[in-house]
Amino acid sequence: MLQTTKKMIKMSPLARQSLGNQVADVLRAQVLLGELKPGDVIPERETSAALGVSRTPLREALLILEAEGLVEMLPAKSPVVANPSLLELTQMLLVQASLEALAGEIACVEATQSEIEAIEDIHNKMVATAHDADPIAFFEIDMSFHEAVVAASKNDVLIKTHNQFHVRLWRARFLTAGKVASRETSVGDHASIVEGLRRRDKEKVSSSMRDHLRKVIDNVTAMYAHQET
Amino acid sequence: MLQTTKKMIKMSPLARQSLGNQVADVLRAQVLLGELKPGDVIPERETSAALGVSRTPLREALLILEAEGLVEMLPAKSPVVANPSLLELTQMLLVQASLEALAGEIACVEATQSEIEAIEDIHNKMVATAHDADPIAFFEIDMSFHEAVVAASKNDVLIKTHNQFHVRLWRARFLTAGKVASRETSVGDHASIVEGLRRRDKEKVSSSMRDHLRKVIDNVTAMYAHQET
DNA sequence: TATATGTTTTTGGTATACCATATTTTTAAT
DNA sequence: ATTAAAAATATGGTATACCAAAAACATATA
Repeated sequence: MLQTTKKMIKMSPLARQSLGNQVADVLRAQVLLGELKPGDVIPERETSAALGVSRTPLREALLILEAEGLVEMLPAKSPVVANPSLLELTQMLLVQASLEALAGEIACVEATQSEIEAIEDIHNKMVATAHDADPIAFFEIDMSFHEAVVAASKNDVLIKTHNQFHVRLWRARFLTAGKVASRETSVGDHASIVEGLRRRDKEKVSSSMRDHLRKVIDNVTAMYAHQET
Repeated sequence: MLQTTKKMIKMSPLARQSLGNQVADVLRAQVLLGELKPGDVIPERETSAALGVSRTPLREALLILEAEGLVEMLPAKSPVVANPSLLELTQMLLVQASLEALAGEIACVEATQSEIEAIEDIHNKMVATAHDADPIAFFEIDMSFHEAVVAASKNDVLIKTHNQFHVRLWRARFLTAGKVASRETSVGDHASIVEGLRRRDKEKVSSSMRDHLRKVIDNVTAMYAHQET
C-alpha cells in the first residue's frame, strides 16, 4: 500500500510528487529486481488494487514506464513488461557505448580530482569483490562505476539519457554479468578507463569505454545464442 | 475538435491509437510550429475543452510530452511548454552530435547505395534552395537531411532517441538557422558528410557530423548572447 | 496607505462510473 | 463430437465528479 490514509504525510513542497510517480518508482524497482519479469502482464485493475491506489495513478505510472521503454502498452491488451529482442539489446548497447564514450571524454575535462578519486574507489572495491560469491553485489558495483563516470560529465541531459538505457539494459546485463569468467575482463577494462581518466586522456577513455561495451554486447549475444530463446 | 461524435470512425485495428496519443500529436505539432511557445502554459480544463476531449486523455498527452521533454509539469502548477536554457540546449546538442556521429558511422556500413543517393538528393535540393527566400522550407530540408542519415543506420533505438532530441531542439535550431549567413556553412558541412558517406569513410562522416553540430552550438550560443534572455 | 488575514476561486491530483471492444465461455445445431 | 454462433465477461479507454492545495482577491486593521 502506498497511501491507505486520506491524509498525506506532511511533506516539504519540493519533495511532493504525484501518486503516479510513486507507483512508477515501485514498478520500476520491481522490474529491476526481477520481481516483474519480461513478458509479465500488468492488468490495471488487479495491479492498482494490489498497490492500494485507483487505476488513474496506476495508468499514469504505466505511461511513464512506457515512455522509458520498460513497459509496452498495446491497444486492448494488458500492459506487458518489455521483453527486448537481442537485436534491440544490441542496438541499445551501441547507443549506450557512444553515450558513455562521450561522457568519458567530457569527464576528462570536467571531472574534479576528487570525482576521479571516487571513481577509483569504486574500481578498487570492484577489484576486491571480484572473487567473492555474491553476483548481485559485484554487479551493482559494476553498474555504479559506469554511473559515476557519466555523472562526472556533469551533463544532465547526458546523465538522464544514459540512465534510461541503463535501466532498460539492467536485466540483460545482470544475467550476463553472472558469468564469473567475465569478471576478470570487466575489471581489466575498468582499470584502463580509470587510467585514462587519471591521465585525462580523452581518446583513451573513449576507446576503452567503447571496447568495454563491445565485450558486453558479445556476452549478451553469447547468452542469447546459448539459451536459444 | 478531435472527436465530436460518440462513434469513432472505423479504423483498421493497427491504426487505432488512444485519444491521448492523438492529442499528444496535436500538441507536439503546435509546439514545433511555434503555435505554442516556450513558457506558454497548458491549463488542463481549458485545453481539453478547446480540443473537445476530457481531461483524462489530455493528461495522458501531457505525460507523453513531459517524458519527451517538451512539457514540464510541476506540482500545483499548470503544465508549461519547456523553455530550455542555453546550457541545456548545449548539452542536448552535444549528445545529439554523438548520436549523429554514431549514426553516420553505422550508415557507412549499413546504408544501401540507394539510401545514400537519397541523402545526396536531399543535399542537392538544399543547395538549390540555399538562395531562396523561404527560411522554413530551407530549414525543413536541412532537418530532413539529418533524419535521412540517422534513418540509414537502421538502428531503431538510435533513430528514436535521435528523434526525441530532434524535436526538443527544433525551435532553437529553427531560430538560429534563420540567419542566411549560416546557410553557406551548413551546405558545405553537409557536402563533406555526403562525400564521406559516398566513400563509406566512417572517420570522415563521424568527424564531419561532430564539426557540423559544433557550429550549430556556436550559432545557438551567439543567438542567446545577442538577444540576452 | 500598507500590510496582514481571511475568503473565494482556480488548479492539478485522484477516485469512480461508464463505455466499447476483445476474449472467453456456453450453448445449440449439424 | 465438432463447430459455429451468441451471450457473458474481462479489459483497457474515456468522461466526470470530487478533493486538497495553492493562488488571487478582498477586507479589515494598524
